Amino acid sequence: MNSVAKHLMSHGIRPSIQRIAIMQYLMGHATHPTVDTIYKDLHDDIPTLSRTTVYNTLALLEEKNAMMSITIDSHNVRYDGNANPHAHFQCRKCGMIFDSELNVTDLQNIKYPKGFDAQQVQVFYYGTCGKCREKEAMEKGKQIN
Amino acid sequence: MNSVAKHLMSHGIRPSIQRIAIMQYLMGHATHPTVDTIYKDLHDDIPTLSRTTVYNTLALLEEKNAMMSITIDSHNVRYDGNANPHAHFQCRKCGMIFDSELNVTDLQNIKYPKGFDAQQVQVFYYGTCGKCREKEAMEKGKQIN
DNA sequence: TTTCAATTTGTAATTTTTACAAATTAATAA
DNA sequence: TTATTAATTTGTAAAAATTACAAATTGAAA
Repeated sequence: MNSVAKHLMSHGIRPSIQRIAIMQYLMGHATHPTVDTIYKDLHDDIPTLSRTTVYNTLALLEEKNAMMSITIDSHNVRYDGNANPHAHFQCRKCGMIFDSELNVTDLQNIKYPKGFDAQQVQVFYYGTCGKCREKEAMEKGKQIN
Repeated sequence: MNSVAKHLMSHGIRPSIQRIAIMQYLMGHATHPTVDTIYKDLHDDIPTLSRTTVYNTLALLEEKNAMMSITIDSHNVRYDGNANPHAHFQCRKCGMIFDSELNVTDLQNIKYPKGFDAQQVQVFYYGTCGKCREKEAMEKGKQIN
């Protein structure tokens, strides 16, 4: 049995063709794809694949902690094959999302609301990425005023 | 001039009736309302208010840093009259969002992607709130098995 | 096999958000 | 003030994302 199927089974998920394909896609693409991207890319290989199956499967994978979803902007939910906690950086210019390690002890000073039992934490940074800043600098350089 | 109008002007926003109403709503409701909630509540007082105006105004307020938006779940963008950085806790059972202080130094150990210039940070915790946990405990108590 | 349960599919509906042009309101200058 | 221009608001319609649901298919168990 392939490693993706094993990963699914270890999370209590029966490894159907579609589920393997979607999980494999997430593990091989650390690009935080949207539902639409996943659907369109996989549809080439599995022409009978349905959008609903992609939605259902992603919901299942997340519920079983085989991956995680991030809603870093208002336009689309993104999916991340890595279910371990890590911070996300999004560039406001190009929209790209970068990963970064997150040491949970970094967050230990935050005060919890009374009685709240936290199961997951997400840290999102918004700003401008290196490439876009370089581009900006270039543009500025060209301007003579 | 009322304090809400002053707040808008201090952020470079001309204080129209609609803008004051929306900003005032956010300042008076720390409930992280959605666009729809804001629209429906204000529509009672300003029957001519348009949904588009709510969207446009919220975008403007955010751009000018008079408040901030949070996309803590995939269903709706939420709005927060407090533009200062603070952590958000969402209960997965009831959906409610709680605020908590966020000391930015708590996050200083996180490694940035090379060249990334961060302008904003969001910290989201997901879990179960005190009330929902109490409810759960009650339900369990009732079960005899 | 046969039966039953799980999974997938496709369509349609719902919800959220954006686009855009017309109407209204406010600001500026003659 | 009045005319002109700019800013803002409105409403409709379109686009995009998500969910609901029933039928069809596939897989597992008896």
